[in-house]
Amino acid sequence: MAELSERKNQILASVVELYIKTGEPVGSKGLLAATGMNCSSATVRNEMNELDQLGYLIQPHTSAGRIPSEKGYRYYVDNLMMVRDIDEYTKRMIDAGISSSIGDPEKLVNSARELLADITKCACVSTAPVGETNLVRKIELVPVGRHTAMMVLLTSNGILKSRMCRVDGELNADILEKFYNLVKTFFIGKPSVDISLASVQTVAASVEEDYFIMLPLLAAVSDLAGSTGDSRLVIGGSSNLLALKDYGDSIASLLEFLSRKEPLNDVIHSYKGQLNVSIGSENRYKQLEDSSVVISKYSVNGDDSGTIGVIGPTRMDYENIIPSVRYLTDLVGRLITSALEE
Amino acid sequence: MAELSERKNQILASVVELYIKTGEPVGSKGLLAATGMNCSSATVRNEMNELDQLGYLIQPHTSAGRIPSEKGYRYYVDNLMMVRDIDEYTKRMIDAGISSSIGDPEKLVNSARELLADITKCACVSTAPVGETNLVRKIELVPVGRHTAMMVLLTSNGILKSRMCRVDGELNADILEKFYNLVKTFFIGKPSVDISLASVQTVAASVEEDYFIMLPLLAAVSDLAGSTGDSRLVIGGSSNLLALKDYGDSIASLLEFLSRKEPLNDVIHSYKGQLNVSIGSENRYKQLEDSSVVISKYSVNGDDSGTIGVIGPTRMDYENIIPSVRYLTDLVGRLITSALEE
DNA sequence: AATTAGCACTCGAGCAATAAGAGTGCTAAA
DNA sequence: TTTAGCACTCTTATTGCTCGAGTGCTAATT
Repeated sequence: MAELSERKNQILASVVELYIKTGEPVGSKGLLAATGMNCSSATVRNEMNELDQLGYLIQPHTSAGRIPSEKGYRYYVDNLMMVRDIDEYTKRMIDAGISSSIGDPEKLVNSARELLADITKCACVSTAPVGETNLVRKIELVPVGRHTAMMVLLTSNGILKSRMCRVDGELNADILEKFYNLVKTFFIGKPSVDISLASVQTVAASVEEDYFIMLPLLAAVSDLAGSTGDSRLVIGGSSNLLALKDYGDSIASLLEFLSRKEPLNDVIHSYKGQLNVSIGSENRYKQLEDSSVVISKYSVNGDDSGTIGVIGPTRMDYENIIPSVRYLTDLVGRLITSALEE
Repeated sequence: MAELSERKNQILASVVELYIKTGEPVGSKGLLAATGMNCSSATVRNEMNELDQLGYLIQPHTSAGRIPSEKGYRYYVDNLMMVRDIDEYTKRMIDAGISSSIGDPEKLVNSARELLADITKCACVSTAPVGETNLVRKIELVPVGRHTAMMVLLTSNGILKSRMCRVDGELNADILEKFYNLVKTFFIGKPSVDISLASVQTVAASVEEDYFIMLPLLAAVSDLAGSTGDSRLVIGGSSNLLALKDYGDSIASLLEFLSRKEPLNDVIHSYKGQLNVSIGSENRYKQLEDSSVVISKYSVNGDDSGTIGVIGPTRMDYENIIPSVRYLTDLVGRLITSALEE
């Protein structure tokens, strides 16, 4: 990224900030009025013209002011933005809002996400904690009727999944005991990702009698184990985006996109690093071409465990949103770690 | 409701149906072309004029056709609409879509709701099964660390709730045993609604030593018991509404409304009867004044247990949506009943 | 060489005038 | 009671117009 002159930096930063604030294209005179720069509007115009040709600014039409291009936002985020700590007021809001959910990881992440949506006025996503090293800690089978039972599976990092299952034969104590023996031998302490439908069938094959009663139970185990891996993605605050005039008609396709889990999951997992800002068409999905995504991971016990992120217009308030996301993921990670500690 | 002449009935029905189909105000000539009625456009105009004065039709402006008023929709739904069985194709879609979720009540309701949203192209709500007679069946406390444990509460009709809790002292076998004794004595078999924070404190008072360890555990019990009562309302398909041109700018406030649980919960519970259609300003909430709500309850073992509903524009396709909702709630009720049966 | 003042130019937003078209209500005849 | 005919109303789309914001260029100034 070529360096720009000091004055160009200042002008670009001002254009970005003014445009983020007002939503109106920024003209030379308006910029001058807002910044009190020590030069004339003509000079600003000349500089803007060059920034234009370098691709940092765009003019929507000849007689309008400038708005930042994606390259402009990128340069701003990487080089110009004040890297500052979170705003004290926002910090207090977060601390207060999150306090009631301490203790339960999933609740904590949910409050954090809702809070972030309120603060940023954007849509926010979160995933509940998962770990690569996610071991099956306990499996319970609670009979509900003669043929049905509620199965509960708990993993080492506190994920709990449950479902009903139904068998054809009778669920008596004998069956239950056999089931618990299998569970103890084959599942407890194993990584939940290893419990696939195929591996479960191998286990079922070792059962001689009661094969047809055991099979649905074991299938349920693999279902639950599998679903502890899926990252339980939740999105909230989508309706915040409706209040913005940045999106025109494209808002419909954006919201439709955000309501589907698979692509969103893909978006979230396509970033490396701790905190990632993805601007406009840097996002792989067409539906996000007018949006920016700020994603950050939180770590439990030092391992990356889940994600919290903001999705909003490219014209989002990076300067405040980025520190908020950073602070929040940090806090969530620490709180979950301490909630789970021995 | 005053009876109308046969011809007025026919004209009103045609206006409603054409308007539902096209979204355009219906004029006398267009109506004639679409229905092949055996009279002239002038006659239709006269009739329409009277329907207008009776309040069944509205003209958006002088030189447009007519659209149904709320009273018109109401009369249509109550008296004119073909009461027919569900469309065979829709029925197949439902049967196929729902089959994979049989066995687990909560999954079942969720698939049903998603399915309904796809079919109706509207927003859909559902509540997971609850019963008035919801007894606590089992409480499990699984230690996770020295100070933390996962608590699981299961009710008689298959609702499972869980949360983490953290205590200040050490969670040893002794404490666990004491806890299970309390649970057995005071909670198992009791209606979950009776377990309030206040009642739990009475229980805690009976503990002499370990009071401060037991209190947070008991508080967690009341929290879980309380949350089995809240009906776990979920809304889906909101983004379907964006594709409709019925809502203008009001779409933003509608979607914001739909994203909040409390008022939606209120809406759902404000209806009596089995199946209820609420048109436009018949809804108590201002945000729903341009919408209709079709709500139906499903019954498990003969008791009303949960709700599935459709929220869409007043110009929704009542004739198909109502039978779909009826069929779906019926099916869901039957499937859950059989999944839970002894 | 950089900056600035001045000015002509461009383009979109907003507004009024106009034309076209759809649909009505009324009147008088069948 | 129904219908044909017609004048009338109102919306929508189009056009032409002005206004103003903002630019880019040129020439003068520092």
